[in-house]
Amino acid sequence: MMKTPSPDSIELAASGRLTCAVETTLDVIGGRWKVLILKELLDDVKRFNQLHRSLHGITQKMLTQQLRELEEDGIIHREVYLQVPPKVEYSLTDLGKTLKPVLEAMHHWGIQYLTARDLAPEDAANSRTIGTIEG
Amino acid sequence: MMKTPSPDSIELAASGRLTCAVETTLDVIGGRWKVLILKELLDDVKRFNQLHRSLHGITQKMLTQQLRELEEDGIIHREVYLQVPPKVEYSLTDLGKTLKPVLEAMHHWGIQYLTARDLAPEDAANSRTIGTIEG
DNA sequence: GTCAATAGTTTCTTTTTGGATAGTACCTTA
DNA sequence: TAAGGTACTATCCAAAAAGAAACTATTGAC
Repeated sequence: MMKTPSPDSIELAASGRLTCAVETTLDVIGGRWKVLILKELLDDVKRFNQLHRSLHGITQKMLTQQLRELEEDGIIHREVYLQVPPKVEYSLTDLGKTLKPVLEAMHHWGIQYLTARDLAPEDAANSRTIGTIEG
Repeated sequence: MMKTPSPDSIELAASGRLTCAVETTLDVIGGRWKVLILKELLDDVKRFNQLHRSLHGITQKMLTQQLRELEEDGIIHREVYLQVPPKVEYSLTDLGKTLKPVLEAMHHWGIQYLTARDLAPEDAANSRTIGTIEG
């Protein structure tokens, strides 16, 4: 397994050697829901149903599943309050907070991309899956 | 559809308003193969079979499919040489090159993450899907 | 006794994705 | 004449992911 993560080993990665840590990141935050969940938690702690209401279209099963995976990966913290009705709070861990620059970079590029595509309407018209984004 | 991408609208995104451009990015570079293809093309132009040989385990169908999607999204350029045997070269477009900071951020975080997890071996042991990364 | 609220779990079905395999087209080399 | 290289395309099938809907547990309020 990979070790020796020298500070700016991106050059090595670019040269084709070194395993691809980018995939690791994609593994952790990839998929349809995780970045949206992370976005919700960037500012503050949220409860299960708060998240459920914010993320339009997600099922309880999916939400639970994605939250569990993020928890397993050490990105979020799950705080259970033993009371009735139940109360569970989700928040970012310190590790989770380190994702902010990544999300920012992705957000920035996304905007750049949409802008670039908007300048070329004939291409933007038949772009594939942008429909899933919606405002 | 979203317009008015004010320069650092990440704060707005963090506040929960504004559509999520992060998803757009994930839409374009997400999935199992795209970042690996992009990594291959970061340095130089590559031919179909070069890519096929570099990306262990990918089928021709998948490679073709992913390349077409990246092309549709304006990330890569496909240059066909009318000669026999056929020759097709793939390279990053200018837009594609702007992905570099994103890939770097993701690469950097991936390393950070792996390091953090390695410091906690009991967690690293049962991490879910890191197996797909391999060197 | 039953309703509501919260945070899930379970089951079943559908959709998406991925892979194996074979075929196409063209020319060159043996 | 047959094989080989290149860059695909087409078809079928299996597996994985996602979604819909119903069910569970708990307890205080009515």
